[in-house]
Amino acid sequence: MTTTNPVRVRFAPSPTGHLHIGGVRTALFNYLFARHHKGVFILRIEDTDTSRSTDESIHGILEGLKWLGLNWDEGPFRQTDRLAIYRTHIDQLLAQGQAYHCYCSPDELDARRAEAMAKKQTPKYDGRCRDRKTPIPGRTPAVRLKAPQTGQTVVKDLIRGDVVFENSQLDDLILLRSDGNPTYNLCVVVDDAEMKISHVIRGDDHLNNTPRQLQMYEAFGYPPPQFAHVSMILGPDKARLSKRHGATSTLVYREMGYLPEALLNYLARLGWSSGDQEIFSLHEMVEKFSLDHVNSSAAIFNPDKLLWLNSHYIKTGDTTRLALLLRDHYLAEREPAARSIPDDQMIRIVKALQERAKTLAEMADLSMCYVEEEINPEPAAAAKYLTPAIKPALANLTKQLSALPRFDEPALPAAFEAIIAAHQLKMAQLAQPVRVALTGRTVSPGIYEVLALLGKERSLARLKKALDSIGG
RNA sequence: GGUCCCAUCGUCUAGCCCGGCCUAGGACGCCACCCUCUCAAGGUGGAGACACGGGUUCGAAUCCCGUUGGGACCA
Repeated sequence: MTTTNPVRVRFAPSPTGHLHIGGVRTALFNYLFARHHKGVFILRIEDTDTSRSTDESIHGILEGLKWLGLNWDEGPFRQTDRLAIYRTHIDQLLAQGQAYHCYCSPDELDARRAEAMAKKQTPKYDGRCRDRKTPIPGRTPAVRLKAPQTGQTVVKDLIRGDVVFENSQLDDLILLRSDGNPTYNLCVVVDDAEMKISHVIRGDDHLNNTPRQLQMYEAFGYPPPQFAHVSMILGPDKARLSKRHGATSTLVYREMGYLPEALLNYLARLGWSSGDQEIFSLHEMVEKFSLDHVNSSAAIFNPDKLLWLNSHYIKTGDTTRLALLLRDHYLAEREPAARSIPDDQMIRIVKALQERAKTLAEMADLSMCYVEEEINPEPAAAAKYLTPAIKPALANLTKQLSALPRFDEPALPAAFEAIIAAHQLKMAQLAQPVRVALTGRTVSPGIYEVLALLGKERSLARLKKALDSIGG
């Protein structure tokens, strides 16, 4: 890249809903580009659509970005704080004769567009107010850009190459609605120019707006930024990712027990690559990120791969950090008393479970039997394994275990070996009943690990309770 | 409907710009086997793609054209 100007990029979400997965990827690419080039990452809230924008959404966006660690350097700016600036710019164009009042109502325009489409013509504004000299009484006009009608406008896109638009196909864009609100396109151009944005990295859905925006830069006399349009994220049905495809809200992924680094890693690899590498720390992404390797085709969101990445980060994550997250967020929500579990016990639980749980929410489920004082075995598991046939061996084992001076992992196998030898059992025939007695389930970490985790007292209590339940 | 974008295993992708090293590589998922006290994890192996049709060329996944399919935008 031969840019001599400092790199300044922005993420500019509309606060009309939660922070969407697709939005996060756009934010991430901007963030990575900024950090890679030692530039500035700006957050701007595009809230001019006051009927749909909410403060709740803004909070959600900020919280989501913070959770992911996508820290911004300037902002958040809000477009509703900048209305006067847009007004000034519109007035400037009006004064220069590069914009004009249009008295057509939205209804009329809709009707004409429908008619054009029915007649298979380009549904383009017909320019009937373009040279109007006098106002129409009783009507509040909108303001339109007087765009060039001949020639071409070329978007030099960093991802897609040159995209050529015939000016004759582009109509005169509305800058100010008749209700007094500036339009998206106007605000974006004014803000990007005023904020000295060097690279606009945004969704593919804005590619068609870009030539019109370029015309506005021209009209204002601003140098345009460089553009990079990233393709959309699609659902499994290849339609644009939306709520009906399941979770699309970033914060919901946090609730489901995903780690920020997993989500970031997944989203980075969706559309961007660096050879065959799959696992990237945020630091590595910053180091290696380049728009050159951003794919131009749309990508389908694949929850399985995200889940795999999450399990990878759980397996390899720092156990102390995971332990505190697990206890204070996911466990505390289920069982408030969990807050008082000592750190070192939490760390042991994490170590036992981190190769088995793909999310922290799942880990919370799996850890409940080590958190609660007493458990009730699943009926099916108890029926299958806590049988009269195994009772003698189980009773014998309990006796042996209770006699153990030490109750740590190295001390336990000898007791098991003695019992299976004495009762002519296979290890599985003894371990499974013990597992059910201790955890209530047929699935758990290694049996010695479980015993050590529960400690002597709770282990023996659960074994005795199981023994009693068998009867006879 | 117009305009614009896109097209390699089911999915994410490498390769494409600068044709031959591609009998197309990796990852997720799937299947099998190994390991094993259960479940995972881990290990080994397997099935699986250049949308189609023309061209250019000694040679095309790679360049060109068309078709088909998908997507986006049009206060």
